Amino acid sequence: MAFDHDAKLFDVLANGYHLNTQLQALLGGRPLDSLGQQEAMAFSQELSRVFKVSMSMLNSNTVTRVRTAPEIRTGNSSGVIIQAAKKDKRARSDSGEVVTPVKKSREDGVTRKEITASPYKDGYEWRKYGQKNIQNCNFVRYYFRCSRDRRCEAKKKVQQQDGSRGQLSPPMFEVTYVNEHTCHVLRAIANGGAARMAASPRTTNRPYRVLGVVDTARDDGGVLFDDLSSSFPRIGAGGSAQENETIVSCLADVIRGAAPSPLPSPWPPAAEAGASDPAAASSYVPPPMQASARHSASVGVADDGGAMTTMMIDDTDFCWDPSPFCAVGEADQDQLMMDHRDMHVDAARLADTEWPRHTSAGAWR
DNA sequence: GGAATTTGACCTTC
DNA sequence: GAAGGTCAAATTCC
Repeated sequence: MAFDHDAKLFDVLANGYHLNTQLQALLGGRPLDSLGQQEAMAFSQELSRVFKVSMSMLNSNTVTRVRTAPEIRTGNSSGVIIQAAKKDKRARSDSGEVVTPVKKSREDGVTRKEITASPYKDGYEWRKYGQKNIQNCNFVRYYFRCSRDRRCEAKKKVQQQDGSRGQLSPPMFEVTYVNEHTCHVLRAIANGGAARMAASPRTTNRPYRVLGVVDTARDDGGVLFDDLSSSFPRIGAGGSAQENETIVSCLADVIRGAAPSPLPSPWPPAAEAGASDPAAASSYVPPPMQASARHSASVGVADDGGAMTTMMIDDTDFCWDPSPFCAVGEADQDQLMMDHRDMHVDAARLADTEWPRHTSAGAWR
């Protein structure tokens, strides 16, 4: 996987080198007329895109994802046992016996570890239920569980890493996710949408997948990248909906050669801003959108000369208005619009999560 | 007043 | 018995 990523990055940079060679040839040949200036500008813009895409690809490698356990659930899940009465303030049965849920193993279910400087940007709502001083660690460990649905078994632990409070580098956190989210399934069932989800399986982690980027202005058909999910692990391999959406949007901007557009999604800047100003985050209103019933769609980006660069996206259920590339399926439109709206509301709520914050005195509390 | 967080006590595992 | 994980009453916040 890493090799594949490096190979694609090399291809992008090689393309940039080739473009620069052509630009040098153009500039070194003859005095530029208006047509030559346009060509030079086109090369320059293409080079900018190469740099931006390369930086994006490098940036996508900053997060390490490690699956620490095979997808095998362990532990007894059969229910409760009745123990001899001890001094315990916890719930008792009608007969007075102490009823204690059977503890599962320490890491029951699937776990996933992630080293990140922003442990709160994962697209889910979490409720803190405990914290613990850990031996040989300078920082306490925080325990969270999914607050979207009480029945959802997803949990996460957040542990700031020792030595990550340097002056120059941001604090790094190890986030351990335990159990998969079931809240979206529960919600779908509650909404009567089980059939729809079965017909179009989609997890909240992966609403769509970038299949590739095609530059139709190129003579060779212009495939710049294919299957970016391998090049951008966070797109295809479990990144949050907000992250994915932002990456797709930024890529569209990169391809268009423009500066990144202001927040199609609240991630990441709004989440950061929301930590200090939750009101601003919660007041964010998504722009109008169109829903698509297709399972694949394209985000088209027109270049100056009318050439078209197209980002191929799989499993895309929606896109932003006024893109003409989304066919609107009326059947699912209402539900999809609700889903999309929920996504933004969720992100805004996420910004309210209480996390250790950096004070002006340079300390964390 | 309800929801979220804090925190000490308790439970399980090693 | 130590350490990590969870519970739930008390407290705080909105």
